[in-house]
Amino acid sequence: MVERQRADARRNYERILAVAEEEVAAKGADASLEQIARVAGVGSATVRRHFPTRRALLEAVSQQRIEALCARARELADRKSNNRAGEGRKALLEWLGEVVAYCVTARGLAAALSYDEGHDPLGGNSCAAALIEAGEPLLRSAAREGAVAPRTTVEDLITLAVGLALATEHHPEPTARAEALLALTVAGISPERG
Amino acid sequence: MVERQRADARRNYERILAVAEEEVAAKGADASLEQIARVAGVGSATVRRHFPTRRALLEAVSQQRIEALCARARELADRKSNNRAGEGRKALLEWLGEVVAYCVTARGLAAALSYDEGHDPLGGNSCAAALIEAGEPLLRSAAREGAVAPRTTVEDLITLAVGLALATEHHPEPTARAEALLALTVAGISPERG
DNA sequence: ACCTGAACACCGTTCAAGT
DNA sequence: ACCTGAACACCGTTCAAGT
Repeated sequence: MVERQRADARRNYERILAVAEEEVAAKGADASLEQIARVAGVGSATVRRHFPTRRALLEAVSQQRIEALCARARELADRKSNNRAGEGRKALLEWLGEVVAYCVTARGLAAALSYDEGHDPLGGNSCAAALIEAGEPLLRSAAREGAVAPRTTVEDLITLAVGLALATEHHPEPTARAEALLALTVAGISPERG
Repeated sequence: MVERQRADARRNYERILAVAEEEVAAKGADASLEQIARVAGVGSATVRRHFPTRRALLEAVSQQRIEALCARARELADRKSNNRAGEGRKALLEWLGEVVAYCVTARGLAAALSYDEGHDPLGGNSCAAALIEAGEPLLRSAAREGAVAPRTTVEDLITLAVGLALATEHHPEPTARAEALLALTVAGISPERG
């Protein structure tokens, strides 16, 4: 769908995306689209053509990080070759920690990963979909060890990560706060004692 | 601080608050302050005098629900008179469930309870402070039973509740989703097996 | 096919002028 | 002491006119 694009359109797309990355990094998910257009030297209507919704822009801006997290998931899934007990759990939790850290650090990412009520038949957004797919093997390994409840989904984990990022956004030390809360969530506020 | 107020100022305050409740219920935390002023029949500058920040308005709008949750906490804390084992845990979790349900249902409440980076010496906002104080006895009872980790704070629980509400805001069935995720959080994603 | 520029309706902030 | 009205700078959306 990027094929056969006119050179100037392509150029504009790249420029807008580059500016958007800076603006979102500076101002967060609410960065001004108008400002982005201004700095990129295009009309706001042009921004809108390339990115019809704010969310589309945020997803594009976040794409590299999401790909990095997907790659990391695959890496961790492969690495557990030695099959020691508890290795699957460890890998899953390490990945989840990185997802949370990214969501807290990379402004706009949590918003891009938030559930989108768009009428997408699968009920998810394409952006989170890749991450969910990449995390699946990690979750399954951990579940096979009995380390996570059988009905847990990767989407649950992502939603929790997004929630932690959003809730700690205005704290003085968001990363530390989010990590502490993740630890609490992993261990359970009050797990059944068997 | 509400004493010796001129009658018209008092009337305006009440009107603005009443309108704000409707608008926030309809549009959420991002409701238009201008629109609220219009419906209330006052200038936007008047709204600003009574509620200097959006947050102040959201806190005022949420006050009744917060008081209800505080009352509920006291009620649950008193009720566990029969001191049966696990009673403290049960009370805490029931309350936490209600906090989450309120945050999901009552638009603007999650925003009002979010951490405020204002230079408030205690590091919290006055709105959440009441809720934290009210929840303290419940948490302590549960902790005394060994049902929650000793270093857990009520603020942790509130922040988690806010996070769940924010993360599920755009889901088709926010309440069900938030409840499911709360259950997962209470049980733990992957508790240590002792 | 793609872009621009302008018009539109909206927003929150600020302040001088009123009573 | 409190309010109003207006001015300001900003926002996102839309569309007719350009190349």
